[in-house]
Amino acid sequence: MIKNVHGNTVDHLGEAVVAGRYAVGASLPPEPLLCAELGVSRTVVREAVKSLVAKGLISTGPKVGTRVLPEEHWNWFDSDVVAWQSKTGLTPGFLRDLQDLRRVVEPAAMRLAAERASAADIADIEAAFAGMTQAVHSGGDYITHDLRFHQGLLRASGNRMLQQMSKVLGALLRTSFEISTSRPDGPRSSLHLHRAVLDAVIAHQPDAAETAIRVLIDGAHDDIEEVLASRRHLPKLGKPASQLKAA
Amino acid sequence: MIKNVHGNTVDHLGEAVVAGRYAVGASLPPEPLLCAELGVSRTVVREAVKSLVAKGLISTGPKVGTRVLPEEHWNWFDSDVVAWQSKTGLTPGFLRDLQDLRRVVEPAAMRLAAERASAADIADIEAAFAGMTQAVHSGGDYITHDLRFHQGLLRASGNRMLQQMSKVLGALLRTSFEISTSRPDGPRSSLHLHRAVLDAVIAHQPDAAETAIRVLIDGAHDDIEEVLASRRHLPKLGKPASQLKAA
DNA sequence: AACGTATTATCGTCATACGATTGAACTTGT
DNA sequence: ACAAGTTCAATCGTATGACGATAATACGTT
Repeated sequence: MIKNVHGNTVDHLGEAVVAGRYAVGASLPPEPLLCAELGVSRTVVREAVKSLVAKGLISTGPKVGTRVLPEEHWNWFDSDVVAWQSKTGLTPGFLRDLQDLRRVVEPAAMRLAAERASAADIADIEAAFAGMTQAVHSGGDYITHDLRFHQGLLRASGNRMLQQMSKVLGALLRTSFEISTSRPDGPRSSLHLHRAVLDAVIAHQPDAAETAIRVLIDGAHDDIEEVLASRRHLPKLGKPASQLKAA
Repeated sequence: MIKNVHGNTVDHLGEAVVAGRYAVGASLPPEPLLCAELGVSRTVVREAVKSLVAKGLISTGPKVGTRVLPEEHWNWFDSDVVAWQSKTGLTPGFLRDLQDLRRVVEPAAMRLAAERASAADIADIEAAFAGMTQAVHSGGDYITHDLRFHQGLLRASGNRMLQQMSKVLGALLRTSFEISTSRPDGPRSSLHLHRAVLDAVIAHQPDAAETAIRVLIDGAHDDIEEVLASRRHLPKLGKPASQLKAA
C-alpha cells in the first residue's frame, strides 16, 4: 500500500486539512513537530507542505507558521483535493455544488461533443459503454467504465477546461452510482439512457445529445436529493468528520 | 520585484514549461544543472519542482528525470498556470476554449446569482461597478474593477466550483478588455450592459440576468473573434513563444 | 540475436547549520 | 497606567553534503 514517503505525507496532510482537522485560519504544528508525528525528515515535510500550498490549501510564512486558507482558495478541480474530500465524506453542500456544476457543464459539453467528436473519441466511448454493458450482464466493475464513458464524452467536447471537470464530476458519479446500486435494477435501467447520449453524439445531433444527458442527469439528481432529504439530520454523507483541533 | 527565491524559481520553471520551452514528454535538465542555471540551491529547485508536480505540469522519477506531462494533465484552473500561459501568449485555441467555457458558465451562474445573491454579495458587486464607472469617467484602473465585478457575480452564485472559474475567466476578460480599449468608447459602451446584469440580479430575475450576460458575452466574443480572424496567420496572440528545445 | 545481469545517472530522503522574517514580549517615557 | 519604540525569539527559508532507491542503458553470456 505504501508507495513513497512524499506521496504518503502529502496525502496525510492534505486529508487532514480537507477533513477540517485544523480550523481555517489556524496553524498546523511547526515543521519539527510534523516531522516527529509522521516520522519523516524535514525535507519531506517541507516538500509536502509546498505541494499543498500549490493546491491552494495552505499558506506559509516565517513565524506565522503554515495556516489553513479559507475554502474559496482551495483548488476544487485538483483531483487530490477532491479525493481527500471524498474520503472524509461528501457534505450535502459539496454534493449540491457538484450537481449544479454537472447540470451546467454536461449538457453544454454534450452539444460540443456532438459537433466535434472524432472517430477516436467515439471508439473510446464505445469501449467504455461495452464495459458498462458487460458489467451489468456478467457482473464486473461498472463504475470504472461509467467514469470512462463520461470522461470520454467530456474529452470529445474538445475543450481542455471542460475535460478537466471529469476529475471532480467523477466524485459525483461515484456517489450517484453507490446510491443507484442500493436499488434493484439501478445500473441496468440507466444503460439505455447512456446509449441514447452516445447515439446522439455519433449522429452529430446536439439537441438530441443535450436532452438525452438531461434525462440521465435528472435521474441521478433525484436519487441524490432523495438520499440527502432522508438524511437531513446527519451532518455528513460519508465517514464522520474528525474532531476539530486548533493549534 | 523579487520577493523570495522559491516563488521566483517556481515562476521561472512553470513559465518555461507552459511556454513549451521543453517539449511534452521531454526531460528538464537534471537538478544540479537547474541549480546552476538559476543560481539557487538544490533545496529550492526540488521544492519548486514539487510545486509544479502538484499543479500537474510535470512528473518526476529516479533516473527518468522530470518530464513534461501532456497538457490534459495540466491544471487549467490553477491561477499560476493561467498566469504563465497568459504571459507567454494566449493561443487562439486557448482563447476559444475560454470563450466556450464562459458561454457555458456565466449565463448559468447569473441565474443562480439572481436566485441566491446575498446583500453582502450585491454590495461587493455594486462597489466594483462604482469603480468601473469612476474609471471610465475620471480615468483609472478599469480592468481591476471589471474583474472584481465578474468575480463577485460568480461568488454570488454560491457555488465554489463556479467561483473558482473566475481565476481562468479573468484571463479572457483581460484580453477582451485590451481589445476593447483599442477601440474608442470601448469600456464606456459596455458599462450599461454590466449595469443591466447587476440590476437583474438585484431584482432576482434569473431570465433577465441570463439574457443580459449573454449580450455582454456576445459582444466580447465578437471582438475576440474579429481579432483572431485578422491575425489568423500569426501563431500566437501575445508575446512570441521561445524556441523549442528538447533535453 | 536474445536474454539476463551489471552499471550508472538521477531523483528520493536524511541530517545539520545558519539566515530572514515577523509576531510577541519587554522596556521606557510620559 | 498607557502608549510607543525596541528587543527578543519562534518559525520558516535557504544552503550544503551525504547516501539510498530506482530504472534506463550497456554489457556480457548463452
